This record gives sequence, C-alpha cells and structure tokens, in this order.
Amino acid sequence: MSKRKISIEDIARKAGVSHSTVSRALRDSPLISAKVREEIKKLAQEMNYVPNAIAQSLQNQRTYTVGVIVTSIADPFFGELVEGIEQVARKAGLNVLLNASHGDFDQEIAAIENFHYRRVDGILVADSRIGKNHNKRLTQLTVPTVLINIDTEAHNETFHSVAIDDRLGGCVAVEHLLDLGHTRIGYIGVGDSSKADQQRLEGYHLALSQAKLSANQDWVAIPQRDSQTISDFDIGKQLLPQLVAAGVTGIFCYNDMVAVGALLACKELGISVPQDLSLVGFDNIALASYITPALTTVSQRMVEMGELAMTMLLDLFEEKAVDNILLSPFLVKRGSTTQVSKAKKISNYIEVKI
Amino acid sequence: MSKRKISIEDIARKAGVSHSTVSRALRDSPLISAKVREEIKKLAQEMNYVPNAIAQSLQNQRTYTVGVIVTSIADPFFGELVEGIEQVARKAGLNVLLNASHGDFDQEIAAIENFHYRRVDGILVADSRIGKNHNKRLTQLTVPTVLINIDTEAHNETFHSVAIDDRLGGCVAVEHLLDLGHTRIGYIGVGDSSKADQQRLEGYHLALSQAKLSANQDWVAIPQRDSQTISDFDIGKQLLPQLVAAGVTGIFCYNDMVAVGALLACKELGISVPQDLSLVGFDNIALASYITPALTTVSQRMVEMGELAMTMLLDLFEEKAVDNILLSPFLVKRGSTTQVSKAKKISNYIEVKI
DNA sequence: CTGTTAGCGCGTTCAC
DNA sequence: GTGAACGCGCTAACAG
Repeated sequence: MSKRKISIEDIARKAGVSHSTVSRALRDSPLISAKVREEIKKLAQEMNYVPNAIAQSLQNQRTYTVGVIVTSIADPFFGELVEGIEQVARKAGLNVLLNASHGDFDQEIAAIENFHYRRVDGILVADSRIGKNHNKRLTQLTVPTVLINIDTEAHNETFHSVAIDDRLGGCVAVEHLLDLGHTRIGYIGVGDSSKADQQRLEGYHLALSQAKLSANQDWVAIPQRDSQTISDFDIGKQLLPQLVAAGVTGIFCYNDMVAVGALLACKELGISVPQDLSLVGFDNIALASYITPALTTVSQRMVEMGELAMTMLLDLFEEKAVDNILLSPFLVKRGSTTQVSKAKKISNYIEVKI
Repeated sequence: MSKRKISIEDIARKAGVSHSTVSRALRDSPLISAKVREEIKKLAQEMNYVPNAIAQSLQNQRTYTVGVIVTSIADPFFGELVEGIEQVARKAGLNVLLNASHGDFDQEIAAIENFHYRRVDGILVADSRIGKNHNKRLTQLTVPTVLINIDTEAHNETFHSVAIDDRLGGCVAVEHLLDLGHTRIGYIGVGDSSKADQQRLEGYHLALSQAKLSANQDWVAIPQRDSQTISDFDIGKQLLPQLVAAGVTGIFCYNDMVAVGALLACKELGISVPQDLSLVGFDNIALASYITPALTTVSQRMVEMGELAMTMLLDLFEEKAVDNILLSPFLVKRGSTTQVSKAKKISNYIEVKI
C-alpha cells in the first residue's frame, strides 16, 4: 500500500492527458468525449484514486462540514439531538464536527473560533447552560448559525433558532392534572435561572389561571441555589414532603429526574402513586417508562429538533428565508397519574405524621 | 462584517512586508525580529485574522481531525464513549468528525471512505453490530485505526484495539453471587451472536466450574432469534419465569435492561428481590441506580474506553509501539443482591402457582 | 533577518 | 475537445 495518495496528476500522466482533462472527466463535464471519460474513470478506479476534499475545499471555498456545539455528548438528550443532526447532514453530503462545551462559556467561544478556523459552512449551538446575557458575543458569527433551545431576546433577525415550547409544555402537564379532577396542584422546580425552569413555571401558572384557580404560594417549591450544586433527583426527593404537607394531590415536576426523586420520597413516606398522589414529569427520558409506576410526562423531541435545526441550516445555505421554530411538546400518559378521589386524605395523613 | 476572510496576504500588504514574513511572524519563527513580530501580531488581531485550516492542511498533509464511527449516537453508551474521545482529542488539538453507521455494514464502509476522502489523520471504529467476518475489509485502511469493542481474530498485528473483558465481567458477576452463598445460579442471554453475549456466558461457566459447581442446562435461558426482534427488556421479562421454575436463587443477566425486565417480572409474580432472588446486571446504565431495588451490576467503562482509544491513536501518530488493551470491568454492589437464605422456597412457590 | 519562488491538489478560465 | 496557466491560502526551500 503506497504511502502517498494518488492525485489526478498521477492518473493524468498514466493516461497521457493533462490533469485538467482528468478533473473534468471525473466530474462528468460535457466537454469531455464519452470515450476518454470512461477510460479515465476506469483508470481512477484501478489506481484506487480518492479525491482530496481538502484541496477541493480550498478551491470551492466550502468544506461541506458543519460544526456542532453541545454541553456534553454523554448526556442522552444531546445524543439524540446529534443523532437527528447527523442524519440529515449525511443525507445532504455534509459532515459533523463535534465540540463539547461542558457548559463553560470560554470553551464555547473557543469552539466557535475553532470552527471559524476550520471554515465550517455552518454552526449549530445547543447549550442549555449558556444564559441569554452571553450570547451577544455570538454576534461575531460570520457563518450561518442556528441556536437550539437557547433563549435569546434577539431571536428575530440576527439569530435563527429552534426550541421547545416550555411554557406550552407546562400548560399541557397541568391541564392533564386538571382534567383528572385535581385542583390542588404543585410544581417542583430546580432554581437554575434557565429559560426552561422559568417558562415551565409560567405554563403552570397559566393553566391554573385559565381554570380559574388561584395559585397557592405553598404549592410551588424551588430550591435555593446558593448552596452546593444538587442533583435533580435529590431536589425532587427533598422538596416533595413540603408540597404534600401543603395538601396538593398532583405535582408537575420540572423534569423526569425530579419526578423520579419525588417518587422515591413517596415510597419512603408510604404515599402511593398514583392513588394518593399524581406525578407528571418532563422530558420523557428512557427511565420514565421503566420505573414503577411508569411516569406520565411531557415529551421532548430531541431527534426532531436536531433534524429541524439541520434542515434550517441547509435552507440558510441556499439563502432561503427561514422562520424560527417553536416545537410543541406532547403529553405521554402513563401510570403515575390518575383521577383524584380519596386522595385528599393524604394531607391529613402527613399532618398527623409530622 | 466583510464577506471574504482576511488572508496573510492582506495583512502583509498593510504591513508593507511579504506574506511569508507574516506567516513566520505568526508562527513565532526565530527568524523574525521581535519588533516586527509584535507589530504583525497586533495587526492580525486588529484585522480579525483567522488562519485558514484548510490551506494549512493542504500544505502540512495533516488535518488534525479524527473520524469516529459509532452505531448510533443516541445510544448513551456511545455518547459516553465519544465524550471520552472528544476530551482527549481536544486537549491534543484534534477535532472529531462523527459518523453513525446504524449497524449497517455498507454505511460503515461509506463512512470510512468518506474519512479517507477528507483525509482524517486517524479513525476510531466502535460498532458493536459489525461481526468478525466483516472487518477483513477494514484492512484496506491506510490511516492509523483503533477498533473499540470489536471482535477480531487478527487483533495482533494489523489492528489496534481496546475492548472490555466480557468474560471476566461474567466471572465477576457470578463470583459475587457465589460469595453470597448462591449455588443455583442462572444466566439470561440475548442470543444475538455477539462477542459480548458469548463471552459473558463463558465467564458464567468459568466461574461455576472454578467453584466446582456443575452447570445445569435449565439455568441458562437464551431466546430464539429467528422471530421478531425483541427488546432486551422483554427478553428479561419473558425468560425469568422459566429460570425461577428451574429453582435458581440468583441470576446473572446479559445486561441491565434484561435485568430490569426480569425485575418487573418478579414484581408481577410476587417474587421479592433480593430476598427471594438476587439479580446481577451488566453495563451500569443510569437506570440501574434509580430503579428499586437499585441494581447490582458489572460496570462498563465507556468514557475511559474512549479516552484510552484516543490516546492510543495519538501514540500511533507518533509511531510509538502500542499494545492492545483489554479493560477489566468492575462490580457495583447495590440492592438487588443479598445472601441466599430461605430463598430456596421460591421454586416450590412457583410450582404450586403454575 | 527578509523577500522570492515553488509547490500542496484541485477547479476553472482562456486559448488553441 | 483538450492543454496551459492561474489561483485558493499557506508553508518551506532557496536567495540575498
């Protein structure tokens, strides 16, 4: 196996033609006679010729490569997202260059500079941790860019984006509980200052007020964030008791891990789900369907978001006009929610116990 | 924002020097006087100069890019793997080009050709579904390549690899049950013809024979694969009863999803884990720690495998000699296993029930 | 120390 | 139809 790769010059020499003839023949130029074209193609095949994308890129000024920035690839969410991105990218003949930011803003900037350096054709940024105050610096972008699930007030002209409608998701979750007859409904948040947390809470309030129910301060539990970072699971576990004590019969949790934590707390307190308490999560992670009882939850659509974002980028390449996308999440009904009934007795139970 | 990027020629013109002086200055060549070097660097800064990696690559014959092939990025396992790869790649100044094969051999070949076309410096292949009969074609590889968790008889010279020691993993799982006093131990496999399934079963037998226990045919359950593809979860759920009927007090499951399925079957049958039956999984997926009871399992080390594979590739770049790596999995003890005791009564229980 | 020149491999005028 | 020549942006060998 020869060390150096075959170039069009090599095959031109062997064919007794010039390198530009070879170039044309391989690209099916109509300027070339059918005969020599086939001849050259055959020769290229035999010589194991593999065109050099680098040289082509230098000429075309296109790399057929998109840069993707995610917080962490190990996070199954971003895994699904990248899956969607990669699929439509590959179908369009593009490749994905992957960078992880680990939620660090400096690393995100470094990743963008790296992508500029490598002359990617477009950039996709999906970094839940980057707050809105940061992304101003992204303005320096000179290549088409799509933001995924990132909050920006300047969504309008400068940025293109696709995101999940968290407010609607919160609504959907709470409406489900309302439909089941619940009126005392709580929310457990995580208290990072993310768009998601805020908007899901907004959706919660919205659904309640649409049902003419007044919100009760005690039904909303959000941890203090000055202390140690705490896992979502532990948040659910620790905050559940106070909501139960406040007499709720249903709880909408910020996400599935919070709900799972809450569920475990229920088990330890002897509260049975869903008979005594209904729980709704958010995200629809794999775990949600395997736990007992299986978790009713609002489903993210990460693969789809990836596909849409990449498709949007392709449109931008062709300079089409694109509209930002706000994806509607949908409810997945499972075993952790049911009709409210004798459930109201729980609060007494707890009060006795405390 | 100017459309065309700044080149070293642009800044050379402005500085009144030649482009090669600029090139040297920016690369800290000792041939350049400190004065003009600083001057040029400042100018480059002001003009927002970003070097062109494509042009550099064409010159260096290196792209500082590695190609990574995985079955599916959405699979959390591969997510962790890529996480490990990306981290050490980035530290070494390399970028990751990602391709998914979806277990399709043709797509895998296409991915490799694509990587050749793009002149990556090295390739990492992690594709559990590709059998040993296929990878002969990988021999055409002309760039340094490391195989991850792929079975090859030709591991020796041609291929470099890092893999998990499934046989040892099986041993470790069964030895744990033996240590707890179990003597009637079962295995639930999945019956794909993968290296993993075969070797974990081998480990199971090895541990039993080392303990001077004779294996019982009825204690090993492996589904027929001619029918529909069936999820690991359902395999565990469906095969559990027959093992319990055969009187086992402990079961080593091919992986965690199988174990979770088995666990659910236990719940439905009124068998309590671990009091009546001990379960050991494999993989240590996130779910394993959240389910009740938390699952004792043999842990994969995917992030580490990614790091090691990428590090090996870096060594290959420097033409160092490298040894193939066989990673030892380790046991994570949790709630689904305990001392054998009155457990033997289960078999009777089942027999009565059937 | 700095400028000139020659490629890296390919696509694309512009002549013939 | 085909070849010669130029340029994409950069590094390196060779002059001075």
